Amino acid sequence: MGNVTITDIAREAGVSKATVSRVLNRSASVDSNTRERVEEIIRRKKYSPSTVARNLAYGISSIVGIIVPEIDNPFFGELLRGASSIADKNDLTLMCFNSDDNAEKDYKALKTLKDYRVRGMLYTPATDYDTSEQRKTVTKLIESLDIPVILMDREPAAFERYDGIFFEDRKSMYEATEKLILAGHKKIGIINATLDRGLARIRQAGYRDALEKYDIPYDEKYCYLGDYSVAQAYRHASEMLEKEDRPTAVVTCNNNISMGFLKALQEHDMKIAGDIVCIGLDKIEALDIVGSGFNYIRRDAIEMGKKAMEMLIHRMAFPTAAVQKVYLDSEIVIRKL
Amino acid sequence: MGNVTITDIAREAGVSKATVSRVLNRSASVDSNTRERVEEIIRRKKYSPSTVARNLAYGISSIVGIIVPEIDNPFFGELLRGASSIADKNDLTLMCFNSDDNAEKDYKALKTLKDYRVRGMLYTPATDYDTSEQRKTVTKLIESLDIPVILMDREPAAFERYDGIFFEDRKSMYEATEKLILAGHKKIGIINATLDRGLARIRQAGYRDALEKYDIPYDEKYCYLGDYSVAQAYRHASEMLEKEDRPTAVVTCNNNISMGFLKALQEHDMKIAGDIVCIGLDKIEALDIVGSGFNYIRRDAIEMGKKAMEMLIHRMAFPTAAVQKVYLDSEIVIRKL
DNA sequence: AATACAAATGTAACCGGTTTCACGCAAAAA
DNA sequence: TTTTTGCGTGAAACCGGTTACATTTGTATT
Repeated sequence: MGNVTITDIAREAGVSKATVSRVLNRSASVDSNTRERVEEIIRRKKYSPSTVARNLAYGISSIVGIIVPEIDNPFFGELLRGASSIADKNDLTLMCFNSDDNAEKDYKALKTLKDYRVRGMLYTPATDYDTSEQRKTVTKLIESLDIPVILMDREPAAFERYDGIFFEDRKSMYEATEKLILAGHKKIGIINATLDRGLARIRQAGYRDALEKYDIPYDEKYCYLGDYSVAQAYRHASEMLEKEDRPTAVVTCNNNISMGFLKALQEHDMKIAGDIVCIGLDKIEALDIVGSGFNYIRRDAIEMGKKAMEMLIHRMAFPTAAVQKVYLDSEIVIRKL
Repeated sequence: MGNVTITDIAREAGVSKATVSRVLNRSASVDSNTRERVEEIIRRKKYSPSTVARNLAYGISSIVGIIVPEIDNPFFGELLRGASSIADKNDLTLMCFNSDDNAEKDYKALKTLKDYRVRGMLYTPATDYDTSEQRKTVTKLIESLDIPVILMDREPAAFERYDGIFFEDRKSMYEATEKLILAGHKKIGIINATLDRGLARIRQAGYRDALEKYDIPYDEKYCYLGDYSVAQAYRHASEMLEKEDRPTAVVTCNNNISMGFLKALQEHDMKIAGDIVCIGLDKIEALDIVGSGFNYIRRDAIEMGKKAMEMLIHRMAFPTAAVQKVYLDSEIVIRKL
């Protein structure tokens, strides 16, 4: 019983496709007898029109793409949830891609979305090509896109001309570091990604700002730069903890890094706050609920997802409006210093 | 510069649409001069064909739908990741929906997917209508779908005729409870969802199986049944902990429930394992990494996502093959008893 | 040189909808 | 009664592709 089409309905009702279409869309007047007859058949045959055909005819799509680098990271899970809730309310449908923070997949996703002629997209670019060759390819593809794009969370220089929504990471990192300084710490470490990534640079800058403000020298030996994985952070943290001259406090630059750090801490039989103080970027829900005393910068990813989708809807409505960059504030949650 | 179409290319190359199509698809022989000329124009204009139009012409879609009840729950995040990785490899594109475990949204998602004439779908039904009126509506819609559906994780009786992949929750709960019994516990509690939900029933049954096996009476006063939220589990756990005659061990039936329990524990100044022993269903990654000593039943959601997508691909290839139900084993991870 | 066959390409129909336009007909206005 | 108006409807074109079929052209066979 292949899918029922508008032609089937028309034939059965003894009218033209056009009339059925009119019934479907209430777009023009239809005699009430005809209308009822057609509606009855539609109901009986459980017909509803193909969105694909419809979009093709209309010339526009109701699909919105979303590309995130790590779909099973709760941060992006929440982002997705926020975006999806607003999409729902606006009859937009989400096409999801997980780039694994990998330029090639990123490119493939972009390409797929382009070829679907999606209405717009929410995009967190993969970081791993921040300075690479691949980047050019992606950039060129995006430029040729002619589709509204809203950047989320990451703000590569090459994408300046797009709307975007970001967190005030520099400020937050400044404040977090400042909190540590004001609590009396002089030797403050940081575990971050390497500085070829935009976000890592921004976060590092915030950290540095605070040190400068309080006349504490920036010391590379307290900086551990790698990637955003638990494993690497764990290695770095272990190394840090085993040093004679180790920091008395540390900031960790994303939730995976925080976890790597905490793991190392635990394996060295050390206690959070007791032996070394930490403020992490992004909450770790379980730890927070369980009352582990883990301090963190609280960034509201659901909010970001919602706002991003709203910005996209706005952009779709006003294609020529001025480029908009939104910066969301975060809150520093101190559980135990 | 609206989108370039095949007609534009054809006109510019001085050939017919058909020829351009042939170049695009290598579907028939084209003179090498013509081919090169066309290809050059395609490159120059950055043209690539509309997937929407293509699918309409082909009569099939390359979209696969996926509906999950809680997109920001890491369990479903991993499910999504697994599914998405297999989809990628097979040139399938994912349309994502978050039902919020709510029948109405569930219905809307199903409807949208139907209207997109998706190729197939992965589906974790919302639980909240397990016995309700809404259920009938959803069931009827699904029946009329005529699209391959693979159930994931939840197995409502009404959907028997679909392929599905599930965890051996009854067995796992049995084993977990058994572990507690063998460790000497007689008073074993359970925090679960109410038994009008299929999964809750299955889990409860596993718990009960173990008690029976070891001749321990099933006692309702040790059973706390509510929903799968942290908040409710927290209330239940608090109540439990404040009772004179409280269990010495407890099984918690999903990750939210585990967190609610752990929160209550912490607020009552009690220690996991020390004061009351617990085995939870599903890992809580942060706790595990941090070495909290939280015991759990490890269900591999990534694996489930992958397998589900593979089953869907299989089903799409062999529409008349026998219905397939796959049950995945889980592993019990004991950190501290 | 005539015939056969393959390669290259165009024409037109089709996928499942929407929409413009024109026409017939009935009711309202002149 | 004639003219105007407008409602209800169908035919046909269109959205952007694919493909069956027909036609033209060039090359190999006899």
